Amino acid sequence: MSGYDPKSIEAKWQQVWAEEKTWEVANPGQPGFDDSKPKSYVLEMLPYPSGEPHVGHLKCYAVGDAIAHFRRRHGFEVIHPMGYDAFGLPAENNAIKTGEPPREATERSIESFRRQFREWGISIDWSRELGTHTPEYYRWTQWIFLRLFERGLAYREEAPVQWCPKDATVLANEQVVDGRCERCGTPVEQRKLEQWFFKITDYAERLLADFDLLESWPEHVITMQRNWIGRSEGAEVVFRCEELDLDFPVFTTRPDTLFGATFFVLAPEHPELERLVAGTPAEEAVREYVNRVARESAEERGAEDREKTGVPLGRSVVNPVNGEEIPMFVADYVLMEYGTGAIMAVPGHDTRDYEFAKAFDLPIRRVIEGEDPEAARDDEGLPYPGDGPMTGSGRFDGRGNREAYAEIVEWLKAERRGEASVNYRLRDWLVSRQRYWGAPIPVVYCEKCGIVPVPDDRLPVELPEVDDYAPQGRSPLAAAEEWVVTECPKCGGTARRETDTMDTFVDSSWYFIRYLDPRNEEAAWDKTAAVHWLPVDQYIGGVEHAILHLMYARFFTKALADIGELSVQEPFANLFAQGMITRDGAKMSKSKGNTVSPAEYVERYGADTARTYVCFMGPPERGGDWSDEGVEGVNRFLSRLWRLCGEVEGRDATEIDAGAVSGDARELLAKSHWAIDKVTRDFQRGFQFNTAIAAVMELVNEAYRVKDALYGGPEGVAVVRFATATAASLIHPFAPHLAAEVWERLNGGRVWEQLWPQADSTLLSGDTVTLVVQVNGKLRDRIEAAVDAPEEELLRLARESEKVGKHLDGKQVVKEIVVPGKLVNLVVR
RNA sequence: GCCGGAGUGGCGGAAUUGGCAUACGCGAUCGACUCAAAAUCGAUUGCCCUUGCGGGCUUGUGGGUUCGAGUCCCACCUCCGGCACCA
Repeated sequence: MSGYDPKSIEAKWQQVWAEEKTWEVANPGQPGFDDSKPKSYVLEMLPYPSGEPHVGHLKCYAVGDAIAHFRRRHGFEVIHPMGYDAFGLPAENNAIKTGEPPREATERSIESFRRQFREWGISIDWSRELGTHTPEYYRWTQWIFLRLFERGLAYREEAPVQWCPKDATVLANEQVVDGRCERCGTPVEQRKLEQWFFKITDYAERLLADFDLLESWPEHVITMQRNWIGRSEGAEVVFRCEELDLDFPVFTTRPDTLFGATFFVLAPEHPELERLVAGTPAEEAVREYVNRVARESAEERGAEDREKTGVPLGRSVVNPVNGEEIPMFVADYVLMEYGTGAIMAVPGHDTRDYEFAKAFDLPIRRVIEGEDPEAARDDEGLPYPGDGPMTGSGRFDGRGNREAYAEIVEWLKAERRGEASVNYRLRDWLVSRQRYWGAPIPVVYCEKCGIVPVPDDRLPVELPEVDDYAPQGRSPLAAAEEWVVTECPKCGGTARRETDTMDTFVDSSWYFIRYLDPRNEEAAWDKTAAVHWLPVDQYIGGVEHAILHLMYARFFTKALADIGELSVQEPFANLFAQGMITRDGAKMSKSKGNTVSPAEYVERYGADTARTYVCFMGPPERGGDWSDEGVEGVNRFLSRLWRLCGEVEGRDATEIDAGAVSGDARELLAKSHWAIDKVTRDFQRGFQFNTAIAAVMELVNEAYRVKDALYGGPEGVAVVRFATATAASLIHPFAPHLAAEVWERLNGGRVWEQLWPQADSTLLSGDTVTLVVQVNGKLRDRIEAAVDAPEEELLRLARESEKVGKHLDGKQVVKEIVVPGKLVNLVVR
């Protein structure tokens, strides 16, 4: 047996797994379905195929594969599929630049991903592979769109949208980061367009409530989603403009400050603005202001420390609680998208209103007393956002604002001037994209019938071929005139197809269901298969998808459950969010030139080394900095294991009689069982792979320490052999090829078919233990004692110690603490 | 500003229930093997004082609880991530 040669070992086992289709599993009712085993659905987020896989992919699939192997070896029937999120902008931008059709670049990239996943030895059920860009897949994406449309969950509306001038497309709110396009960084503009939306806001409450149904999700991911949904409780209060006979409802979380409202502000996009100022002296100034705001980017408008601007309307509304007339303004710090697009301004108790009042010299009124009674008398300490007794609020004076809150809301309701209300930050999901490389929206526009959904039996609406992928403010699909012009499914007349495509987040919101029945041509999935496999038991992916993808998939699952197509409310019972790998402390990027190519390391050290390294770098949920020396360290460890196998393979060994072994043999045997126990617990304790791998390293180190002595007799050889096979078995989830080879050589058979080893508890602890002796809490000596030695015995041993004695001299022991199995602490004075 | 997470050797990190701080890996130093180098194997490696024996100090800072604190409590500092004119 020669040196560790990962290339030949890995090729050998990859061939076995491919030929024997080792990782394929059958659905209920299909031949080969094993109903004796409990199921486990282990899933990593599907990759977006662009170029080659990077280290982030390696980490994600290495982590997921370790979990899949661990579950299989605990007797689970594990479904572990793979696919490609293949629609999207990069392939299309490449097409615009080079003229290469997006399909070709995408297919080439998929081929590269597929080949590398095989070279990494990831245990994938390839029979379930899918690509979201194939008509066989997006047919059903369109089918789901139609189901949502039927339920009123997909609707079309003219709306101000975020428009990226560079990509010439509309973006979802979620894809706008700091006022810029998430993809290309161009400042985003506002436009008004007819767009398709999904009514995710209908599900806001359930998306919040059903966090309770999840088994284990990282707390910070739940928090991020909760903040994103942004639930606020408050009241809707109606302010009336008598002159024009118009009611203006506002949403406020602070109805207790109603008496402090001294002015009233509308968003620049407010639909009633025109009516309020038409033909008045304010008209021109207001129009100018509104136009100026409209030209500004979201970034400019949302800028920090921005001065408050606005224009008075020359109109007033009446405050319902005290009948006071307060002046109206338009100002860009009020957003049309949130609440009602209008606010009551309470400068005494709201920072933004305060700044506006200062800028426009408006009255500021205190209606809640602060903690400092001195400050309560004048403007000092304002704006005051906290709680306290009410003041200047008529009959509510003196009451705590929190107590009076409900009463005020009740009073408003009785007066029909308002009611309790809940608002969400969450907006409906804008899914229209004026782009080519996506799933066409399955709708036609007929002059007679209006919006007509394409009937199910005419799906898929296939993407036509086009010559020019560059968008010009409309979808490139619009240029395919012979495709656009079609017949109305309802009346048979001439109709035009929708030329927008769907956001790719739609494709990835249901792929985990399609895996369960990927070749079904009659339905999106077989319900029996879905009932059997769902939910995903363990989902693994980057934390960058903590909000969007995960929330969209949750929304789809709930909507599909409501429609009767699914029987689960939550798609992912357990979520593991991996941290990002950096290089030299910085995020990897091609422009920085600090990328790490997994293929290069697989070529040089083998897939087992690359996989084990990314799991060893640190806790997988945290990020880590890539280190070439670290990779070599892991490679050294695997080589040591390999050499151990070679040494022990050719030597005669007996059976192990666990009761009879002693000395070094006993220690190595005990270390083996300690490692089994440690690795098992690290897996169960949130995938602490770095410490699990460290434990196997310790086992191999221990074997090296004692092996030469143990090679003297067949019993000793047997123990080294056992330790080596155990190390192989424990490292198998991370280094499956090497583990398979070592196991086959030493024990015969296949390591992945072995049940996970169980630690022999009698070997986990010896007859004696080492205890620490402290004097005043400081470590002074160690003593050996029988496991079951009584406390008096331990104290006697401690006092007898020479080293301890020095610290007791001339002092009085005032207290003795004995923790059996751990320590003795003598307190002296 | 709000909401999360984290601060431990030269570096990545470990410490499971309040009980041996620094496991494992990297790096470094020394030795064995070698004509030599690489590879490999072995030893040492938190800091300070000490020839040695030994002693003192140490988990971002300052307090506290406790026989005993990296771990619990209070106050603060720094870094990272998310959200942000959301009424």
